[in-house]
Amino acid sequence: MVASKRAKRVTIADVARQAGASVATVSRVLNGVDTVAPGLAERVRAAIVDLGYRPSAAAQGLARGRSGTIGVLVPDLANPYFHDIIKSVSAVARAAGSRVLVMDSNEDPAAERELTEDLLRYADGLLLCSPRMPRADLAAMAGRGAPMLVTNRQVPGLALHSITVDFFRGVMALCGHLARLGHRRVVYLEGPQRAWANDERLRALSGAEAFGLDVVSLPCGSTTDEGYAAARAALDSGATAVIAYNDFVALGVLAHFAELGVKVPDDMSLTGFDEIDMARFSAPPLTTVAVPRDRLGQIAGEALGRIMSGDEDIEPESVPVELRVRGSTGVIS
Amino acid sequence: MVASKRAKRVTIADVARQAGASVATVSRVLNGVDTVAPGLAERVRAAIVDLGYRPSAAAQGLARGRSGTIGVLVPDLANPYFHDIIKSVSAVARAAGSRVLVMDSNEDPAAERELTEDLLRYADGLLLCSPRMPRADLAAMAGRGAPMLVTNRQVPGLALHSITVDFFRGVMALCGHLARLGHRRVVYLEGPQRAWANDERLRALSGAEAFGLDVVSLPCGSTTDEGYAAARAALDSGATAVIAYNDFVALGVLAHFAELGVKVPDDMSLTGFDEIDMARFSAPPLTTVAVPRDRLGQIAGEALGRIMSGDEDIEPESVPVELRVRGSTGVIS
DNA sequence: CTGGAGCGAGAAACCGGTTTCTCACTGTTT
DNA sequence: AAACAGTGAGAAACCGGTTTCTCGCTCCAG
Repeated sequence: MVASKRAKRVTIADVARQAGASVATVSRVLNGVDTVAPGLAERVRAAIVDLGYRPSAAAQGLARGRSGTIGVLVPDLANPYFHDIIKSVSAVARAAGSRVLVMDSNEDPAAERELTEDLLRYADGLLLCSPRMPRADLAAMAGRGAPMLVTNRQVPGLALHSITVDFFRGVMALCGHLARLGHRRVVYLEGPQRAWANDERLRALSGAEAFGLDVVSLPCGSTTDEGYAAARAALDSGATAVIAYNDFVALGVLAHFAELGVKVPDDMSLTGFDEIDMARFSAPPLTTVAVPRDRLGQIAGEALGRIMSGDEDIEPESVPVELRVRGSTGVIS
Repeated sequence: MVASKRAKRVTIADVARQAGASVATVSRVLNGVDTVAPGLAERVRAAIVDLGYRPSAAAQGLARGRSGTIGVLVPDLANPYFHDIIKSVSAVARAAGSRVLVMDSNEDPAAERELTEDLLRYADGLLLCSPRMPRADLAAMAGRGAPMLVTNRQVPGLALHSITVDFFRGVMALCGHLARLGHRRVVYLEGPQRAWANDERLRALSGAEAFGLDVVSLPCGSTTDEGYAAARAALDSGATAVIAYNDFVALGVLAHFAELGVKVPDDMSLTGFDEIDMARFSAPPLTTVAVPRDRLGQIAGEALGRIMSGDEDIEPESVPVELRVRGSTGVIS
């Protein structure tokens, strides 16, 4: 034939016709209902293969009342922090016969709300990772009654399921570590303004005087570039140790320090947070706080699964972190 | 009320009833058809807001015959190589009123095929990024007749739309650069076995003798860990320069070299590939090849859009790369 | 031999939208 | 004043599945 005709979709009716069965029977075979005679089932299967039939996701979704999709919204896909979470959630979802629809809000709180609304139309359940949207928006979303779980954000007085990381303790551990090394004055390089993770770090640091630490905060960000840019100011602060918002920032600081001839940890101690892969490979390797991201993802995925099956009794969980002491921190010289 | 009854979904019929209109009219208002009297339209809009109505994605997808979703399959979400691609494609898709369904095959060719089949049921179009699946599988997928675009893989004799990166020229540029610096013997740390990107690098390197270079290859991988592990073998190869599969591998090598007291570039030159952010911040910064990933994503997104609207005449494109000379390469001492 | 239980499989209702078809009503033309 | 084109809006068909309902048939007990 000259022009292959615009291949019309193969439907369940086509399969039924070819197999000499009804659509109901084809549906039964497809869904593993065992009340179909072996011979008929075989004919149906043959027809399916023969025609290359694949059920329409939309039609199935409509008929079944659920799409088999769970949505995951992250502020930044480029942040490895979320990769392990996405991978774990995907694994859990896959085991439950669902797939994961990942979206990226680009750190934009407005887009975040919009995407959340959109995802709610597509997905059976929703996982909001580290949402930056204002409390009111979050409240509105939670009020929609859809199965939804939030990670790394707690909103007092709002009934939403959440799984968080114990950033507070992580920062405390860092403070204790630095205090033990004899540091007295430290500088904190702040993360994104709207991030709960940043709020928690600040909250913990506000109690650092208990360790005999004097903490000053500088605005910074969450990327290597921003760390690099903030390094000089950190140096000028007169502190003997830098607590970076995360490992990326720390690596940026480290790079700039190297250029400036500042020796780590002899001249200045430096800590990160999250324990990304690269943290082990810098010179010196970073003292940081390990966040069990895959565990977080797994817990979140399972909790969301329970929420979707109607279990309202999910208790908020806070996963523990672990201090990793490496070469970037030392006694003051 | 004591128990809020399991909130049934608000449907278009509910809106119609409340507004005193027909479902057809509600649909018209929703889709901006302007043949509705202003007063009626206003009542409908009020009812929509009042009831908090959101159209079901499944029903819309079924009725419209398309889901408004495009699928993107990547081998590894944790690889920043794909972030910019995903972001660009998302942007293009969003501008066209679609959303992006991202999936991760975990570098598993079998899962890749399975996920591709699955995505085809959900999405209007499909972008396969750097697929590792065997030629036969790829042929089968292409044969399904769905709008589909492949990046970073060319399969001779197979009719599939593809956008590739000119790895070949990139490697040539590296070879020329190293040759000019006086290197004669270089070692290549190979990437993943099934990756076309690796094949292309090998193909380019097989012509490196034209530059007077003697190239030996060692199996390695694509991660920092694997680079770290391969560093010693690279050292023992007797080469004066290491061409790493990508920047991650190079950073791993660099870290191990630092531990071993091998000076870069004095004792050994080192190159990466891709230009990830971190490449600028290592000590010394990496000589690498910049791949315009966002551009690749943009081109891919637009091409896929054209394919989806029935344009069969997409010519394969190869985006150019650019050599970035930094401190990790130098003349042999 | 007959009434009823059990079971396989088709007909049809249904999921929630979009879109075509049809019609009542308006205003214009001769 | 009658015929007609134009327009707004409802009824109904349709998208492609799942699931309930129903029915005919077989098998077994009474």
